Amino acid sequence: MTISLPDGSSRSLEEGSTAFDLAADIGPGLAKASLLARVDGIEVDLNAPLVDGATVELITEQSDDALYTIRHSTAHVMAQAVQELYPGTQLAIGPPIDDGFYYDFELPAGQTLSDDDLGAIEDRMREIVKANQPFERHELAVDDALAFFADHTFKAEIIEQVTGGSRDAELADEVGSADMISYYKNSDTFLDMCTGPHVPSTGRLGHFKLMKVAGAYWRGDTDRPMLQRVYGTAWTNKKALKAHLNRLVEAEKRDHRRLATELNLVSWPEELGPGLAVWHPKGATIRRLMEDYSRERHDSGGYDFVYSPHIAKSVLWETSGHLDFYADGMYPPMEMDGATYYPKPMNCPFHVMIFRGEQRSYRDLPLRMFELGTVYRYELSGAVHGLMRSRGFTQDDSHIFATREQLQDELASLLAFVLSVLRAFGFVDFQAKLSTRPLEKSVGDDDIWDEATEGLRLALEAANLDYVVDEGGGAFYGPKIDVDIKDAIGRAWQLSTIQVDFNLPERFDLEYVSSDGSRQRPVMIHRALMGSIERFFGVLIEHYAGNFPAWLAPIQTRVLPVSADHADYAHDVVQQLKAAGFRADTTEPNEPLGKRIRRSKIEKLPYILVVGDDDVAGQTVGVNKRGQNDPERDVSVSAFIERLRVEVADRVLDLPEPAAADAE
RNA sequence: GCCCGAGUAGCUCAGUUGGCAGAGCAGCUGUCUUGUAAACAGCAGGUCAGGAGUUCAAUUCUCCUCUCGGGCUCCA
Repeated sequence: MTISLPDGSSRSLEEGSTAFDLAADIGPGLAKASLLARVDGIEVDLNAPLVDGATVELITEQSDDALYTIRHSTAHVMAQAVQELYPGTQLAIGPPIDDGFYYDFELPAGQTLSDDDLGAIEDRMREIVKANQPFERHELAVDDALAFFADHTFKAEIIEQVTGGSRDAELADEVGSADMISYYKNSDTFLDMCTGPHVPSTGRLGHFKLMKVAGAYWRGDTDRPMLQRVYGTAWTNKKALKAHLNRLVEAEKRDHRRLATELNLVSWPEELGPGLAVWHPKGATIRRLMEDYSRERHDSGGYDFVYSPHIAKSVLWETSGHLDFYADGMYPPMEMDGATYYPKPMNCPFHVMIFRGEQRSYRDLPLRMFELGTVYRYELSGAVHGLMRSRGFTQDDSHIFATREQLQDELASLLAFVLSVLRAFGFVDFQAKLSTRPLEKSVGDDDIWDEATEGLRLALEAANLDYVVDEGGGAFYGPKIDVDIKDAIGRAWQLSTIQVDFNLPERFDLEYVSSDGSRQRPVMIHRALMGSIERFFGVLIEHYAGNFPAWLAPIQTRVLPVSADHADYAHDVVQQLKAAGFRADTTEPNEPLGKRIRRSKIEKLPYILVVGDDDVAGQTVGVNKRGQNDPERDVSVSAFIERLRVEVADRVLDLPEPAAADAE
């Protein structure tokens, strides 16, 4: 039979040959290095028989394409180790994920795992790897499979679900085709239902580490059993594993909760309750600068600034539909003066009230309202996380009311505006998601959904943004774009969202008078840019690793006199800096200079200026820029002020190099 | 909310097989007057998260509550 290769060449092989035979035919080195094959675009085991005419690509152990399979196979090895150490363990699912893999187990007699157990599991895994057990694929008809897996409660449920028509992607990954059930066996005692493919044998694995134990509900359903989930990471080689572990260490160092404490920005007094923070002067300064910048941009961007109260009567939330659809996320009601009030979980109904407050003409549209609106949401207590997820947070919220004709242009300029503001904070790497009309019930006719969705798509194209389409992922009231940013160490954060809404204008019966005198219904667009000021601040801390650029730094420069003789001059320089509009301070020279330098460096100040005899004589300063070890001496005060002025005006970033990811 | 883990000085952390609670940094007071990442001495700082139980004795063991962390779910 004849097999084609990706480079266009072809090879003749004997009938019944496998991808491994093909690799061996090409060369022994390739045969040794190959882990799996992609046959006509589908990944299969190396020992799967090939058919005549197929195009076969061999995937070797150093290829990133092998990662998914390596992780999947490693998950099997972990399951085997856990079953051997805890006989009677039921296996649920064990997929590969972004950085590694996990497997969900139900241990016998309600046993649970803790991190202390990971070492023993990992040791057992290494023994299995050392034993180099082959992964053997077997297939069964559905009925046979049901009988075969009758004692495997979770596996049997999966078989029933995938053969009962209720397939979804995750389940399909786990068992694949619904007419045949496959399983893999790699010893007399271990097998697991799985579509594969897998690496040829356990000996091909090894660059892994078990990370943590967690609880996870079966099928993510809080009403189903709580399983023990073990997370691990696995890579193609030792260096990649080490690089990943280094990234985690780097991320730990950047943790905004740690830096917020060290830099005295924000704290979470226990007395306030979960997810509630107070902002200290330095954190508040940064926040004010962020907000001021946002206001400036919205002002020049054609937005009208509005304010709204923190609570409103229940009728507002009944009309908006929040009490029907969002009650779980709302704070409990307050009874006052015979009425029921709720803290606001969103700002939109207030902005709708402002729109409805007067008769609107098409000449008023698009009408863009902007508010830094603080909302309260009853997040699960286990879900709050520093500034990233809190129970009270401030949205940089905007609602745009537009005519249907204006919708597409407005969406394009909105997205451009959002990206422009994000870029000012130093984010350059974006990933967008376009969510389209859900299959279930939704409001609005087909035409308007198509127009809005197309408008969002065109906006993404015009912005030249990478995006994925989440078919059916939109809200019932309209399609949306979510924008993820990637921070300095490659983590993704969802920040901005642009959502078209056909529902609220309907519910509140909004209208404007059109040029022909008829009454028309406007379209509403919800837009959050930073999303939540608190979360954005948290992301910035981690993105900058605490090194806020000069335009945001709470103290931009500190002037240190070498000795008491220079204290007056230091004060003089501080006054000059302040007069030029900068945030500067000085310290009394009652400690050695080295110590004062050290303290200031720990505070991650952008500039430390040292002044001594030479500087007093020459009206100069010694400039120590953050991240640089050698001071620049004899810089004139005016030159430094000009330099800082430019750096602030241009919002120069000054990001430190993340610790080299693959450092040995 | 649920599963697992944790809570010791303002911060970072030791420690107690149940027997007077420890360090470094930060703070305060002195001395030192300093040219680039930690001067010296002293002082002060704690209901060992809170409550209950076991015990001659609990920071340590048990239970409950609160808070935090890792997840699940949801989302900004």
